[in-house]
Amino acid sequence: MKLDLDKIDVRILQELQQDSSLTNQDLADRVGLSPSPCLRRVKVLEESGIIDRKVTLLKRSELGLKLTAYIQISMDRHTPDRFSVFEEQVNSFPEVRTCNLVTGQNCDYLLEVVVEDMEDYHDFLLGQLTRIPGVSGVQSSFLLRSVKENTSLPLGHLI
Amino acid sequence: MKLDLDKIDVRILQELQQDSSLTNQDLADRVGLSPSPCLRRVKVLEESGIIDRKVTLLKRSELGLKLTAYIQISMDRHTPDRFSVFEEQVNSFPEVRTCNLVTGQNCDYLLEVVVEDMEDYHDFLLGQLTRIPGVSGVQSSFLLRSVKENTSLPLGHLI
DNA sequence: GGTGTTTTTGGAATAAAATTGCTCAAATTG
DNA sequence: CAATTTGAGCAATTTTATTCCAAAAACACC
Repeated sequence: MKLDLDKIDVRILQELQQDSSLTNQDLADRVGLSPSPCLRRVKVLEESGIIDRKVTLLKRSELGLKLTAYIQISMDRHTPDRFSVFEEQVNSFPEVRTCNLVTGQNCDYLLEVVVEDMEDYHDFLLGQLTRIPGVSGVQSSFLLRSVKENTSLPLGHLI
Repeated sequence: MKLDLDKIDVRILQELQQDSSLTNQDLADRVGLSPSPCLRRVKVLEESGIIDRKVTLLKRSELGLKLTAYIQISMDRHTPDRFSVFEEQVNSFPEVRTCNLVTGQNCDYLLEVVVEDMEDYHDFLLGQLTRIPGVSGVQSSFLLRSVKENTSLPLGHLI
């Protein structure tokens, strides 16, 4: 479903990307509409499939999750079976926030993993991740400081 | 502010992480409470600082954003000035969704960048990113397939 | 340039949901 | 075992979302 979005639609999407808890009233004010046409546009956007879902983001520091790791994983063989087993396992681990299959000579998968501390990470790595058949190379980087943490997608190209 | 969360609190957080558009009524049903104590707990959680913010996630495919790149960046010198200039620039680029300073011998920053296509990526890389003073090494990987895209944090350690 | 048509908006009325206050029950503590 | 604290449920109030209809704006065609 291809929508043609005007400036107001894009502004609505930008506002909602930043804060989904806005009331329709507030959203309408920000984009310069009255509540009823604003709500109508939001509904159209939701039904069009552009909007995926709304989520609540928690603060890891408040939850005692002090270690975030970025892991590059290489597989020994690039067979469908290797991949599907790995992906099924990864999906079952709550510590894994994201897992992406990527191009590149160095690795096959990029993972973001969140745990309490280095001990937990050690346990996760040796007890879970490297146990999955086919995992041949693992290289970890650890988050020192988050510079930009943005869930928004760029929309400038639409206008 | 250190909260001690019980099972119900954790279940509330888990539900809200998945879907922040739940009505209080629905949320109450899912965690086995009546609406008013449920709402009261949500308010306490919001005021405690555990909840960061609520956002709307959009579908990149529907927006014509067909290329996601993961970039490893190395800096020539590790001086505060180099870092602050780089981070300021990166924050101003809408294409950059995340930027994290990490440990590791290979690189200093990990970035996730979303653009329309390879041509835009080329323009971004040569026109914006590598123009920043101090950027000495850039290595790109491109998303082939997203295996797990989860904004939820693990909460299992709380109970 | 005017006129009819379509689309979009704004405002009021209605419905739904959140929010608050109160009472009761259960658990905890002295 | 009684007193206190904590949480649950119910009902009333307020806020917010939703719907409907008339008016305005944009558009196309003559």
